[in-house]
Amino acid sequence: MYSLSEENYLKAIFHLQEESKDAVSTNAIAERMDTKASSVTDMVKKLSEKSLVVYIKYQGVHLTEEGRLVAVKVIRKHRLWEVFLVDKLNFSWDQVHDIAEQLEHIQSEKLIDKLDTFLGQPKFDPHGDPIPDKQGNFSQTHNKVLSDLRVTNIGICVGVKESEEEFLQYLSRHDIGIGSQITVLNKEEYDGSMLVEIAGKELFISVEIANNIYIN
Amino acid sequence: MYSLSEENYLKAIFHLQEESKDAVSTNAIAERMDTKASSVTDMVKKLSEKSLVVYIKYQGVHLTEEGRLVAVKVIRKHRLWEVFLVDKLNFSWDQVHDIAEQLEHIQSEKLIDKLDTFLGQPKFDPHGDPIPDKQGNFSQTHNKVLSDLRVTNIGICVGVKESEEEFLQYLSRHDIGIGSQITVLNKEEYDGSMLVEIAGKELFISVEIANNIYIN
DNA sequence: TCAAATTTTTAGACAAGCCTAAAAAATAAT
DNA sequence: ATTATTTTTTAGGCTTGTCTAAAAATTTGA
Repeated sequence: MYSLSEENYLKAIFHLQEESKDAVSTNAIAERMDTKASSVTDMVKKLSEKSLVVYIKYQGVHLTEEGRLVAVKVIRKHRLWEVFLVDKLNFSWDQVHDIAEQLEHIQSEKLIDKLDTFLGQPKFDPHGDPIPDKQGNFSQTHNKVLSDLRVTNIGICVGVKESEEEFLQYLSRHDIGIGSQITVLNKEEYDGSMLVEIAGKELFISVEIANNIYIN
Repeated sequence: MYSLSEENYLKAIFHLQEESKDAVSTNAIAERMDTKASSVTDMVKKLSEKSLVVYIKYQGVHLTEEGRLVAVKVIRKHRLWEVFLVDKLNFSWDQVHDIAEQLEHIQSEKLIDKLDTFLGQPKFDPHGDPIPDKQGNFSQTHNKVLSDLRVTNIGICVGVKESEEEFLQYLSRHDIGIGSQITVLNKEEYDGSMLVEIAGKELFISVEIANNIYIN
């Protein structure tokens, strides 16, 4: 149906669109995909001809309904495969991204349906990101992050905003995972850094980190 | 490591080599891969430069030790994924080939190790083909086919030589699968066709079919 | 054995996807 | 408002893997 490259561009545009609201710039795509701006221009024209994005010269792009659907389907596949890797094959959550990045391009509706059933129709991936349904709808999205908590508040980690390997390994090292209970013992209002208790141990956390941990 | 195309060529050459023993011809590869002979010549030169095949102009190719290993690794992945699709996702054996054809190119040693463990280190895929181990060794290979049986002999289906979808569907329709008990009721020595009993039902089978069913 | 048929290779072209370098447009700064 | 800077696009080129058409080598067969 669509090439590996096309799918990757659509996915990148989808994610950038989520962050920024308005049209996505050529440079932003290039940076995210670790490619050159000129390559992005080429591809964006191609996607535009296929009615997957709306592109106006010098003004960036946004996905069409069709383009959004393609992107969301890839994301659905990615996240289902991540669940498989962690739940069934016992990978840790910081090891699965690169493999899922490959698996997400396997073409077969039936495969994904059956995988979904096999996994028990999960609603979130191992990083806490929501898994869209077949129609491309996201059930819900996280909004509260650790840095929103006040002193003495208690939260449960339900996901992470950032999925970079280093960050995930940092969390693993300090026994932070989905379901972890986090108590705010102290908070420095000046820089937002906080002292928290996790799994019986105290830990000092910077705002950068606290901003990337979703809690309920 | 190696491109999708390279892997497919190596796999094709491996299979052709199994059938024919001596050097594999350009045309044979082209036919098997549904491509043109000129494309094969190009690729074969490339593989030769990478020391994956030995290529002598106008005389065909054969795999080097390294090339064989690459091919066998792809085959191992293909067959393990087929087991996953049938055993875990409940695909029928005639539906898995095209999907496994994609999955076999996923790059990750660790993934295959873990998949192998998850599946219980199977030795045969759903078609009865042997799954090579990590080192590239095949445990054993089938040798007796249904057409070798005499009247009143009883055999157990342990695999199929041909994995074409149509053939597999024919087998499914007549309740022939791995483990099926087959009794030869009558055999026409002239053309090798036979009347057999399978799952309590009588069935007339041509030599072409009987040649493609491995039994023990 | 030598012409005919077949197989294989070469030569040149093309699409996808990427790149560099330079030009054009948009944005920021004085 | 008009430079200066940044962003984006264009132009042209490269690699991979494919193709067609023609040339060369091999095999077949009379």
